[in-house]
Amino acid sequence: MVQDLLDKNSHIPIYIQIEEIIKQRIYLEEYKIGENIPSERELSTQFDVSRMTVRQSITNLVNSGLLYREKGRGTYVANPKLEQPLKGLTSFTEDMRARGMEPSSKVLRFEKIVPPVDIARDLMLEPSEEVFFVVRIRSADSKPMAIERTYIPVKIYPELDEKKIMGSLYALIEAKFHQKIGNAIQQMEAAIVLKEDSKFLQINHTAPVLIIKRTSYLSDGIPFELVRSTYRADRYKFISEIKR
Amino acid sequence: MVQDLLDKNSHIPIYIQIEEIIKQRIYLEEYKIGENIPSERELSTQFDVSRMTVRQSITNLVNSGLLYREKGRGTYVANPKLEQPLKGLTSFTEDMRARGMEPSSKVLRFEKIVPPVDIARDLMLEPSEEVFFVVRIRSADSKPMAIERTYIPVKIYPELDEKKIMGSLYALIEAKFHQKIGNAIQQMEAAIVLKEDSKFLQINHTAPVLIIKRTSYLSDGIPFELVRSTYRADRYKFISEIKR
DNA sequence: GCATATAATTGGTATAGACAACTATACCGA
DNA sequence: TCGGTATAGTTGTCTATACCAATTATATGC
Repeated sequence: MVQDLLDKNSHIPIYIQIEEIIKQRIYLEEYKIGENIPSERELSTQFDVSRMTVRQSITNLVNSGLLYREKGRGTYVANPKLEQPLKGLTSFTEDMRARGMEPSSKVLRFEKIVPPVDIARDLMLEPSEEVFFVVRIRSADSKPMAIERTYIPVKIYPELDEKKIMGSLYALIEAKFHQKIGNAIQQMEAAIVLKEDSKFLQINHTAPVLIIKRTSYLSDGIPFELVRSTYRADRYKFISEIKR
Repeated sequence: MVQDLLDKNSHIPIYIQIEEIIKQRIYLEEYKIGENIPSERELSTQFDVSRMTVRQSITNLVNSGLLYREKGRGTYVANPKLEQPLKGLTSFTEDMRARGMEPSSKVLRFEKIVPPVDIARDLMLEPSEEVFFVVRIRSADSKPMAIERTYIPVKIYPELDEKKIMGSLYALIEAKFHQKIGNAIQQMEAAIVLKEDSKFLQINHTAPVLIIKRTSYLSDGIPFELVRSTYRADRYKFISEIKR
């Protein structure tokens, strides 16, 4: 019995504590890559919890790709991926920091407008409803990386101003609605840079760019933000993970 | 009691049957968008199963984004997204059909080679290990859409030949190993087309292209395929979903 | 009429046990 | 040697129950 590792009176659920312990054991190579970890029944006696609780922990680790199960055989430690993609929704700031660069930002425009029809449709707005329109130059290590155009429905966050936009919009939104931020749909395409953008990005006016259009939704499916970013192709690759 | 909807002696697990029924009820607008579905306890008496079984169904539907839960309040039907991205790993064939176009393909090269070092590293191969190297022109509605270069370790599928590659590689692999195919890591970038590719894609030699490099893994984390695709930027957008 | 306490309802966590489906191994008999 | 069978161990599914935590509805008191 090694159940001293668990604090059953903690406010942290037991199944989360067990997840952490298993991750730790994989990291310490107590459980080796390609080999099987102890069976669910054995772990449940080790931790002195029910098998279903252990199952919940393992299910989460399987969903995150760290383990995989084979019926009738056991549960195994998966091979780690070479390059870990960014998980889930991240801001430009987080993205650049994860790449080891120092992000900075400059607001070119901040105003209230009636959006083009295609933007209004994507944000599920009536044609006359207003949005905040923000244009920013995004730099990494003081060199321009992207130009970013953001549309946020005024009705979602009427108090928004040029100062608030500097911080984390996601945190603001999550605090205002008690809902969490759900998911996003992203469109990616290649193009030649627009002439007006080329001078801000400091690239030739025939240079290629990666255009990413992202619509973000609250967990009830209401869209709250549309961002259209134009990245310098010579400085930016987008990395993502696809699950089957 | 409406439990006649369930076949408890079916080989299909009950929680999957319940998932299907709930999806059906959402589609029939018996459960409306934004409104709450019956509580877990009520559903468990409706179907005459335990609450934990209903919970398993609902958990899966929450993970797929169809429902969302709020503690103390209930479980709600989420807003559907405007454009559904392709779920999970898909082949060029599936991708094009989903876009309403008819895919075709032409093999330009099929040979066994020792891969460049960067490819070998991505596929976790020793420097001298061989791979199958396949170059294909991928067309949609008879117009060239992309040029695709695929690397498959010989040791993964030694019997591979030019005929087998025409069908579904994924199905072949899943049959050979009893493992399922796991996930993939994808890199996306914009560039100007290579001169040698421009004539196959029938575009100007200064045209932009979208380059997608994808490494696919078995569920134990072993890579089995690396594909580098060059898409015409004027004909192709990549759409994906990001979960928080 | 309005605040405040209380009860009821909801999803979140956890238990203990049962049987099914599948895999690997050992064993036996032809 | 080959092939079937028994057995033990694994994950997969499902039940019935219990208590906790967050929210909402209701009753109570001023």
